[in-house]
Amino acid sequence: MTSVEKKMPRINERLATSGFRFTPQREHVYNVLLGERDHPTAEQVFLRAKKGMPDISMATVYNCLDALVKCGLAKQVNLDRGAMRFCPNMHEHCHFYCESCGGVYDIDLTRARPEVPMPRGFKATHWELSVRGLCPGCAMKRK
Amino acid sequence: MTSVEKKMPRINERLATSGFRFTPQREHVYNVLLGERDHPTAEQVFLRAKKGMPDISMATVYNCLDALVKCGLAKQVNLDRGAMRFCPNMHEHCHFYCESCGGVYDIDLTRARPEVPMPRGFKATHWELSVRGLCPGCAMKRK
DNA sequence: GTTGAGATTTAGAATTATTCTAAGTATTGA
DNA sequence: TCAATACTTAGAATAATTCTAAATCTCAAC
Repeated sequence: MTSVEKKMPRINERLATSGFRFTPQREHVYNVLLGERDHPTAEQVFLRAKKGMPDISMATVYNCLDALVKCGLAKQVNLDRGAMRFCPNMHEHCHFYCESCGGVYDIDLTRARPEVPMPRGFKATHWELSVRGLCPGCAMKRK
Repeated sequence: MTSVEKKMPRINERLATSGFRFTPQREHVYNVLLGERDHPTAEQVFLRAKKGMPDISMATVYNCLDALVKCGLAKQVNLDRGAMRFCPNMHEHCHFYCESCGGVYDIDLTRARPEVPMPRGFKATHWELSVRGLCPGCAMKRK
């Protein structure tokens, strides 16, 4: 069993349980997401995906990302005005957006779950916390 | 002094301190925002603004909203994939997004400020919490 | 009050991000 | 094997926002 096959059952089954097929394109797009965890846009995923699969199309990248999000293997992240970004980290975490370089970083939420009392009648299903500021690199330069 | 003039010093000075001029269009767009606090998109603001100022253009609405955001009189809110929304509530609060009707509601953050320890080197300047789920109206219907 | 510099408004063009469409291809189950 | 359906592809269409250039306005200096 190769290293690729070892992790495949996860994506394979995940897709199947949401009614999606497991295709080479979806596998490839997922690997691209896992490969560089910098919260790329669909455009960036497309450019990276073309390296290993030159004939893949933009429409397919959107389709694959959509399938990955719907079956719980990736999250959509939108922090700035620009394009949607994608994140394969499904652990509980929040995002740090650097206002200087535009970079997005995962911040672990080990304990601190934001506890906000909801007004009467609201049924909250999930929370999303984002933090803005300067990343270590940019904070250093500003000093 | 009319009721309009009474609140004007605020927007007037706010614009000025950020280097913007106080114009009839900016005043009008601000009043549109204050008039219906449902987090409208630029498009919706445009449609509402045209009622009292038929010749205002979309470009001006974008310009006004941008000025209001930059001088601290409004916030940009982006929760769904669609267009940016605008919010004139500058008190500390978070947003509730109803996944059924798409409505956005302000939720007061009286005490609960999300406390998240930042990793070494990150300089956080501000936080943004959003909650998703069902608003009272939609939760009722689902029962 | 003129005048000139710079800000603002306007309509429309351009750009960007995303979704849709239609045709071809692949996969699945009967 | 065959039909139904899912998937991929290129390109068109749409939606949201930004840009451009010309006209207008405002302010301050003269």
